[in-house]
Amino acid sequence: MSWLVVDMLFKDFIRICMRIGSTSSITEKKNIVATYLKELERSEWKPFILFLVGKPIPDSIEGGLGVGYSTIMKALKNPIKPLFPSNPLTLNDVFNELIKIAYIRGKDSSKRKFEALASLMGRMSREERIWLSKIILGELRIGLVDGHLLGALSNVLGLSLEDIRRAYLLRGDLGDVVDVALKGVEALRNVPPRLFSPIRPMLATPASSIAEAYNMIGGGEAAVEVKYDGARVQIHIKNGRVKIFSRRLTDVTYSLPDVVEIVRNGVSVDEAILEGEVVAYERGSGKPLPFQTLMKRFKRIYNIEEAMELIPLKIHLFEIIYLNGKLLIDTPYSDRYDLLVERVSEELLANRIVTSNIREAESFYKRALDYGHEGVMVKRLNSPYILGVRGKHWIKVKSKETLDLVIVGAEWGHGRRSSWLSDYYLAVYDPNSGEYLVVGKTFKGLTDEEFQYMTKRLLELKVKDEGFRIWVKPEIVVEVDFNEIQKSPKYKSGLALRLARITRIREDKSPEEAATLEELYQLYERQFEKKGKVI
DNA sequence: TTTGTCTGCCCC
DNA sequence: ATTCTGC
DNA sequence: GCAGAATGGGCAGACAAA
Repeated sequence: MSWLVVDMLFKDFIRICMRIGSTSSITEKKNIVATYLKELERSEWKPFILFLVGKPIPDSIEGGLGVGYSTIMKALKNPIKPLFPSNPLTLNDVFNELIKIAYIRGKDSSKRKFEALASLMGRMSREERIWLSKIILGELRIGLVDGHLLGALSNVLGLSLEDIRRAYLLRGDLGDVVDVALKGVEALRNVPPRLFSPIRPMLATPASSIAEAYNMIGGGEAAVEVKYDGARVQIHIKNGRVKIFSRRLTDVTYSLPDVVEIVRNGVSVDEAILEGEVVAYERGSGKPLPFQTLMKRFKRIYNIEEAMELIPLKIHLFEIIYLNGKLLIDTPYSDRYDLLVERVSEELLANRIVTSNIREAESFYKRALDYGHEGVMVKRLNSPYILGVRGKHWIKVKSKETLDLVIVGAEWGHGRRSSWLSDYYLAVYDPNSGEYLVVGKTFKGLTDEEFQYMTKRLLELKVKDEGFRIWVKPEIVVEVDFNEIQKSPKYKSGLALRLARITRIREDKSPEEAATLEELYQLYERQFEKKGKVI
């Protein structure tokens, strides 16, 4: 029988991608995937599924592929042709080569990774090279995500979607789920509960005011919780052993021994999965330190002791998802919170109130901002913990600031924005020198129509063309929202805006009326009334 | 040794 | 992370 | 109402190049 089976060729896989990309119906996409899964050897399932969602290798390979945009561009330009013509590449050929590339480490690894990639590309047609690049960059853009693949898997294997979904949410890795699902229903159901394997976190939806947030959750009583400007973490505990995962499920335990210690001392459970926000605080003043200072701690593996001294951390817990063998995702939030409070010492909990009074919620929000925090979360009391989904149970309200800035340059967009200038350099005015100094870039806030208009106007103002980027006469003023001013190692102005987005085009303002460098510096300094100094 | 470039399912 | 758009 | 696309600043680490 097996001599009749032909391994799938990479070029045929590309055809399938194109078919999936050209239909907008999700059902149809799933059907196509299911059809091919049935025809494939089991050994091909993993590459097939991973490639379809734009993953070149399984997440479980630590350190990732180590190939990005630069290396790909170089390899695309300089493919290394094989000495002898070789057979067309199969899906598994490509997958195995990519895994080999991932395991290239140490001295000259950049060069060796490049050579391996260029050799692989040398065996490919132009089309295959392009699609391989898309897979590596995770930019297939055929409208398939992990969730769709789960549906197709369930369909083909005759396993319930619920079982598959549960395993996925608890594993957090599609490749793992394929492996487990292939072992059958028993293996699938036995995946959880398992500690030290992170699960996909529940996400929040933004709102622009407390009133709007209350509206979105349907009114009534809600928890209003401080939203700290830190990094979200998931903490797994079993009999004193602690592991900490980041929001994207990276294991960050090693960098955070102080947080581990805080958890050991402040949490009394045998087994649990908790969630919270890790925040840096200034010693002495107790003010929260800026996010960029926290990041100096986050993925550090050298000089940790020293960094701990300089940048002390705290944890603010707000969730318990698992307790002593029981998953709590279907337990209502208020009950979960009770379980959390019973087991955690008070100073480790995120500050919160429960109220149906919007005035009271607003004043709590204001107080949170006064203490230098980012905002609040408004949470529906009876909501389950919905894994990996941005729903309307958790609403975030964050503070923002606004400035008028001048566009001094722009870059051509990609994909659906490829015919527009879609990424703009924003500058402040310096009356002393007459110069406009860049303080950030943004591609957010304009509608398609506005992009078209802006492209036309910017081209009229062009003073220098660098191909992918143009520089323009400073003339167009835009109103820009942003969350924070950061110290910049990149821009000459020394400052950069965090999360800048355009809110409107100020046709009524001249560039000299835009914000000045001095104003921006004053705003920057003012941030330290509430926050600790950048280290 | 120092400085620069690239990468990261990075963090936000 | 935020925003707009297509389904 | 949701998912997808298009992209921001800055950080540490791993190598490469000067």
